[in-house]
Amino acid sequence: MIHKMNAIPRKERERAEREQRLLDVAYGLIREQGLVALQMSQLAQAAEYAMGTLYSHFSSKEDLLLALAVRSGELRLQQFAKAANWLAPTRQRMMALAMADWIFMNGHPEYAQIEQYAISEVVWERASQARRDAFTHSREPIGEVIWGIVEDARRAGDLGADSFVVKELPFGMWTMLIGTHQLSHARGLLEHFQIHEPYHLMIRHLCVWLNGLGWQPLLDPGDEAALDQLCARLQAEVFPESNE
Amino acid sequence: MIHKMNAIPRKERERAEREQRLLDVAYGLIREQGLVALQMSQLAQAAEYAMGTLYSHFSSKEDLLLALAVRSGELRLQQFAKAANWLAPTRQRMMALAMADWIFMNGHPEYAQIEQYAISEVVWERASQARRDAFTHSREPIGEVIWGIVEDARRAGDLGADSFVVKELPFGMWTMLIGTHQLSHARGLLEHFQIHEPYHLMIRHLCVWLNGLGWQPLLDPGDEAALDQLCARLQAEVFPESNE
DNA sequence: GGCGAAAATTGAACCATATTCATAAAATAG
DNA sequence: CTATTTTATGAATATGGTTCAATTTTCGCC
Repeated sequence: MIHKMNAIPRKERERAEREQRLLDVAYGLIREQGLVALQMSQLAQAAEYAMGTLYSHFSSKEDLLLALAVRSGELRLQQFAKAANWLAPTRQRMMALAMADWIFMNGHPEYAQIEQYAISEVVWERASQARRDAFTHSREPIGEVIWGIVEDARRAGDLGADSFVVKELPFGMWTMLIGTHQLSHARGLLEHFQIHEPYHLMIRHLCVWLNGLGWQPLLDPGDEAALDQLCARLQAEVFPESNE
Repeated sequence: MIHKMNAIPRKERERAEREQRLLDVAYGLIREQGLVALQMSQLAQAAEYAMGTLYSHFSSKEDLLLALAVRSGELRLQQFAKAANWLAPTRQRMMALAMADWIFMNGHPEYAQIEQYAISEVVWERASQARRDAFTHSREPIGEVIWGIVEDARRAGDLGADSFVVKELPFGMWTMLIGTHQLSHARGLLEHFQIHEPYHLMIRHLCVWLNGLGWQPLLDPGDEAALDQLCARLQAEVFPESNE
């Protein structure tokens, strides 16, 4: 007879596991039929739970979507950490972050879509406060990873210490990534403006931004060959499992 | 008896006017009660038309939202044009564009929200093809305005001609603006990361990006006093009617 | 000015789906 | 083993977008 030394958390743990299972199933449905087609009743059926059980986990459909966005962030963190922990000059690690984003979103376009939708005001405000907090919280480690690179860069002398406080610096990159995701989702829009490879272009603009920060070694964003080569090397070294 | 030389377009014109009126009313409702609370039946009642009439203009609620986003773009164009036509060095005109965006979104936060929501895949794909085309089309003049500045800058020697083709160059700025809007809408998120004035910070990062492009005259993004002064001057000269 | 066909308008009915909650089942404590 | 609390169920409800048969208006024609 096992002592019930952690009897209280067991229930909790099982509940958390079930929540993850529900999210798995939800993600599967979205992957198969698209975000637009996701229905709570269908999810309940697919997961073999009753509606009420679903709603004991998620206060609303929007709450569930934000929960998926939290998970998206957690998964992405793994890729980001690879980039950050890579033994390479700080600037290349920054580039690797952008590549990580690109690769992750390439492999899981549904997550990109969910994340973007989830932080639209309509969804954000309909989710529970707890879930919003969880989302915000889930972004913290991503912040840590990036702030760490910035600090390394300053220590190494790759980056001057004057222009931005550490937490304000990644904002420029963040907006570029988010903006690129969003624009990519409006089918046909970018194509009309002769932009056919938004992520590739984003990488080049990120280069411009890094140059603007004076982040050494500077790189010519017009030299596409060199950039492509760097990207290819990055991908091979840091994300060997992804084969674009 | 007036000749019916333009008898055919009259109907069409009246119909277009009614559509604009409907959008006016819809915008008013959103302004009063928020985007989340917008209901088609309420809109019909407020505009004093029947549901069917509404649906003869808009194929769905999403179609209507995208129509509002089109209008948002048209309104913003006016501000953008002011910035572009301003007699000032090209780099300052670029800054003025960003200021225009900021000021417009400050004065009409609902439009910012609608635009962002409208190009999320969920809304975009539920709108009619015609409306999506209208949206894409409505962005064309904004493109023209910006491309014009880029060309001026190259002619004036403020900007090298090597790194980007004209249509790819504004992408970096576009993603920053869009990304800033989106992040701003997730109430509490940026604050948690110690970012309290996203638009102000965006301006600074835009400065970094412009520096990275080598767009003369370079400006130190760390010199907030100088930047604030420039912004204030811009606002006074280009957008005198806005009093922040 | 009146007539019939075509076009436009109406709004109550319809329908899809998110959410709830009275009931039943299961777990736990005594 | 029984009583009590907790958890799960899914049919019923509520909400709000969409449709379409019936009605009204417009328009060309004599």
